[in-house]
Amino acid sequence: MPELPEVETTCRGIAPHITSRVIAQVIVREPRLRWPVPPALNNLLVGAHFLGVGRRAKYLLLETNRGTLMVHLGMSGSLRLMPADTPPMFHDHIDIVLDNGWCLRYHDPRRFGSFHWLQSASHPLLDSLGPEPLSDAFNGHYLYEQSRKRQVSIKQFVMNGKVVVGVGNIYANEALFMAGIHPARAAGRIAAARYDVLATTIKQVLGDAIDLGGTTLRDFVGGDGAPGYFAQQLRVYGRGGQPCRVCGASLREIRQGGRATVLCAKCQR
DNA sequence: ATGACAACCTGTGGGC
DNA sequence: TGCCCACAGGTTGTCA
Repeated sequence: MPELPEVETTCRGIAPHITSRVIAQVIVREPRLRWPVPPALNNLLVGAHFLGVGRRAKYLLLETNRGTLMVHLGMSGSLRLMPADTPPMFHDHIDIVLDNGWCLRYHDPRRFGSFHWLQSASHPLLDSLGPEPLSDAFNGHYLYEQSRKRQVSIKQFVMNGKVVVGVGNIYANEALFMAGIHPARAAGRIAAARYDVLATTIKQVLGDAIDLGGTTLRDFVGGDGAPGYFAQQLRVYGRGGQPCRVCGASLREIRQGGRATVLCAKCQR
């Protein structure tokens, strides 16, 4: 479930602990992730040192003096710091062992995540991505312009990484509820002023979640091992059949593109 | 260009 | 108690 706030939380959690550290060893117990882990990872990384940690969309960018290790957490991945001699658990696929006896351990039961090695700043997976939702480039005007003539539903539109990155299912549901927009409405048939509201609620829901340390759902754990605590304040996600926190009406659950959508038919038009 | 949908994978939980 | 199956999730790739 790592959505953007969880990735950002991981980014911030591990950065102070790995920056300037030298990589002593890379242990790949299971290379079969979303894409195969680069076989040369150990040779590429051993002896390099970390310069810092960045993020683009839901990709973590672990920068070293030799290149960048790009990591996606998929849906069940986590990257945690722990003593390197901690016995590996089931699904602990990769260790990046540091020179101080600690390691970054990648755990991912569903193996939807991925590791990539970047020699330069660009990568095919990054090339066609839309703007960061928390940047100034992402605003109501941008959404309005991008959505003209688009028949796709507004929910699927904002979840499209070519439109804007980092808006996953949970936060799309929340932001649309907060904006009072019906998730099934065609993107091309929403007025500019409503897009101003939507851009604001997307920034708000993501920003709040980052501030709170990420949503805790099932197996997510932050970089320091401290769980987030955002789930308890979700307005609609996972609350189908329960009363709307605003008007009390029963929340409706539908499916869009195979994904669960929860909405209040009274508050969202 | 756009949109629909299958595919990747495993743990969980509901129903029987 | 245990089996079966739907479902969850992000992203890419393929097809219409």
